[in-house]
Amino acid sequence: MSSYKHKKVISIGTVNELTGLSLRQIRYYEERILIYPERTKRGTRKYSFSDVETLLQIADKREEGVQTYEIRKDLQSSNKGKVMERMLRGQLNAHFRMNK
Amino acid sequence: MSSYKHKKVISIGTVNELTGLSLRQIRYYEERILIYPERTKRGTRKYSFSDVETLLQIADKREEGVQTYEIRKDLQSSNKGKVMERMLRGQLNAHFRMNK
DNA sequence: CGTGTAAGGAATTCTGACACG
DNA sequence: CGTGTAAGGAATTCTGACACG
Repeated sequence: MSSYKHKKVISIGTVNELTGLSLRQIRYYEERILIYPERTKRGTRKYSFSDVETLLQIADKREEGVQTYEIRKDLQSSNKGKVMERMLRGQLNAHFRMNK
Repeated sequence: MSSYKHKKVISIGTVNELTGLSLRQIRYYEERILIYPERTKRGTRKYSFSDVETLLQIADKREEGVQTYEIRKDLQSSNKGKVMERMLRGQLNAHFRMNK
């Protein structure tokens, strides 16, 4: 759950190299609540590999002309999908434990 | 193989927070060839989660009073172990493929 | 040997704003 | 709406060196 993929350790300049997005764009997508970087005590943003993946998805959508508002909805529903999946898996595990 | 664990994206300040080691120590262990950060075009060091794990091991050894030279040998032999393991696994896979 | 520190320079990141459209 | 840019300040990182032991 709290694996390397989700640890916030990448600075914005590196995210720029990884995604090809400008610093302005990366900050703007945060402003539009599409990503959630953490802040160090000093205030610099830190991103996870998961954030980088999301940014890559955002870049694709933007190229198709999709607006940030729509992209946010898409991201949220795909997240809802993951949560549902996790809940179902939990139910399944409980079921099989009972019949083990 | 080239997963998130081995991608060099963490700057030295973040490694310091993750490991508790001083910048001086982190740089010194590189000088002693215990870790291998990459460099950006500008020259700043970038570390992977794998490097962070190695640094944690180094810190433990150092507390026991082990010298960097000895630690390097330990790290190399444990790496040799991993390589051997990978080779064996390759052999096993080949074997079972033949008898599938 | 391993680590601290002061030194000076170069690149990074931050915010708020103006611009274009 | 989405993105570029110039602006000024603050913190980061780098290297080579002196210090202690």
